[in-house]
Amino acid sequence: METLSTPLVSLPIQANPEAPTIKNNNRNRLVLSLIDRCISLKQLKQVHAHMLRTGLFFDAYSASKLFTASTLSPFSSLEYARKVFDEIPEPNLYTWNTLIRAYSWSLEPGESVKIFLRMLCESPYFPNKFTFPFIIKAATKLSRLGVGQVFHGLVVKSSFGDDVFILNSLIHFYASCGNLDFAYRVFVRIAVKDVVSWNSMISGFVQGGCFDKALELFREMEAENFKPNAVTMVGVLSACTKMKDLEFGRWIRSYIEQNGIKMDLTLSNAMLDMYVKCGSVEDAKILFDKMEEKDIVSWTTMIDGYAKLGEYDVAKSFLDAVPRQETATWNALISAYDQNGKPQEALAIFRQLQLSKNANPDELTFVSTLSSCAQLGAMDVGEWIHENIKKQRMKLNCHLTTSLIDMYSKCGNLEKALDVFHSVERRDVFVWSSMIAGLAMHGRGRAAIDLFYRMHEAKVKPNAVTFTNVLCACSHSGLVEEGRMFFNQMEPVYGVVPGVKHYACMVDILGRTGLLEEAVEFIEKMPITPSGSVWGALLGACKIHENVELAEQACSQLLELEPENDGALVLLSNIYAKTGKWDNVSELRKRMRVSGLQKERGWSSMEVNGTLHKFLAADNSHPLSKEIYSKLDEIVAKLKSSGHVTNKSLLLQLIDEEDMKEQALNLHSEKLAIAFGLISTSPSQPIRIVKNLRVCGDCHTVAKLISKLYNREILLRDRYRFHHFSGGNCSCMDYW
DNA sequence: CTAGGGTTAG
Repeated sequence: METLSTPLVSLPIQANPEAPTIKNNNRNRLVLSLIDRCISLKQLKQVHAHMLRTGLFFDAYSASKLFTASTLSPFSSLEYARKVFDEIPEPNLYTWNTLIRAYSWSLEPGESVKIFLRMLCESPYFPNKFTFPFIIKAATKLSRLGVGQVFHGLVVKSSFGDDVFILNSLIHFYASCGNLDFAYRVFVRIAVKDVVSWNSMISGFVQGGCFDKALELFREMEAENFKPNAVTMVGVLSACTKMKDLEFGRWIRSYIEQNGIKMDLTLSNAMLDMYVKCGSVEDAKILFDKMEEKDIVSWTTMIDGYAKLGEYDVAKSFLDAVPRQETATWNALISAYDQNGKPQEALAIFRQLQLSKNANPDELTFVSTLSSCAQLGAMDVGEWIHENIKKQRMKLNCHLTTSLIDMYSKCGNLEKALDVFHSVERRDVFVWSSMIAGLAMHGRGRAAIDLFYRMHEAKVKPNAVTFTNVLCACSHSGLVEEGRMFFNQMEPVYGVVPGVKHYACMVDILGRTGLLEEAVEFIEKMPITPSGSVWGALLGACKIHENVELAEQACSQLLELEPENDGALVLLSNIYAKTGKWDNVSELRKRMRVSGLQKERGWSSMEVNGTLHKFLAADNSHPLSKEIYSKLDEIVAKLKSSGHVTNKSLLLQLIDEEDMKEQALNLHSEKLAIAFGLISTSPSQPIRIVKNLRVCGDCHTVAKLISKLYNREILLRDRYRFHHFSGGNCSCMDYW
């Protein structure tokens, strides 16, 4: 092949009138044909330079050909394309369109719109039928309803109102902005619909969650004798997937066969996904084995399918078998572990990914692994991931920001969470909400509320999650009035209909302060059926305020909804113990023993230099067990001499945090962890502990005293919130 | 020489 490094013969800039025209000139044709054969930006630039030298670049057709190549070739950059464009003296309409298209595909679709406006101002051209699909695509990517509507108006005014290509892009635009109504209006007004019109509308309905409407349209399409194609079937299948209707999915399979629709790769993948999501990995496996062509999506779908079933070995074997391991396949396994409560396994896979040479972690990997760190309270690992993100110069999008804030908050480092929050430019509703949640779990209710107002000032609309977090903040800080106010304002002021979680929060807020009657009234007035969590909140309040009668009612309501909820009976028996009703306690215990009810075992964990140490109650499996217990003895002695008396009534309770047989309060897992923390970390470091259940009263008191006696900050995360112990006090102000 | 619709992971 010709190489471009050998200089081509230069041409005179102005050909004389008798000479062949630029286009017909053989040498010029050769130069233009070289454009398509460039395999690197360097080569393209050489052709560009040559064309400038010979003057060929100043021929509109030739320049646009070079320009098109610069926008389309995989090695090129938009930056370069833009420079080429700016050199073209008088770009023609084709060239303008090409630039608009290039940006509509890019990460900055907004540029498309800007260039379109520039074209209107600077060029003598009007948009043609090709221009509109490009700018509508840009509006779609921007998800800006208003922008698209302006274009729609222009379409009508420029009398392109019956161009099916343009109208189809408008259907897609309106549907992806969530405005199915407008999309449908465009659809019905198309005089001569083609298959793309139907497909756009069907998949629009599916994406908008209107599965029935999508299927109805599919039937209508059939009734009008329109032949569906593979894309139609992908839409119908994805509706079926969302409805989890395996029978219907199987019907679609036979429909496809009967109608001779070709199962292309995407359709096969959609079918795989349908089988997996509708609960038949078996069918998926059969199809997968039959597929001649497979891509990353096929493999990922299978990995995800097995991992979600808990068949991690099979999932792992699929991961190992992927011909070209890409990040997405790893992510499928990592996120499956993370979401199924196996954060340590997720991090183990992450470590393997880092060692593998075939793939690099991406944004999604980080989101999943940060969530695992948050679950575990593994801050060293989390920080290390944060460093990795920085090293890769990865830009923090809102998703990643949210994950980082969540990780730092749940690992007890609220300051770092705030640092991340303040450092980013873009904050969507999830970023704000996660920061509010972080402040809430650390007992900084006022700050959480302040942040809510700042979010409002920033014109970010709160959603249901935001309100759950705000109400949580009120609950953790005992802000009854504020809680009531937010709850009452939710719907009328912010347009968020209270869900069952919000009701549960309110019951918690009222109940905790002792407003038990009001809480009961509140439950009775609920317009939706109270869930277990609502009764659970009431039961918890009954424990604090020692209301046996109400506790019994709440407990039976709770067990009716959630018969397997062991915590309810444990809580009730503790209320009996606290109020001295020992007969009831033993009766309950018997009942629990008979039904084989076992409570979750309590554990506490602590991370030291990236390694997680986990303790059960009375645990002596740790290598440093001896040292830990002698430290514990020292602590007990110190506490005694400082006047601390173990609350005997607590000893007799069936402590909900620990196993029945291990009632010895001094052997609670959090105490072991604290003792371990004292001997394994430097005095300047806070001791960070994560506990799976709620901290018990005695441990809470002891932790406060230790923080004073040893002058140590202790950060304990329990099931509900954080406790910052320092100088003999706790951030929860004993309100938890 | 340019155009519209589709599958996975949070």
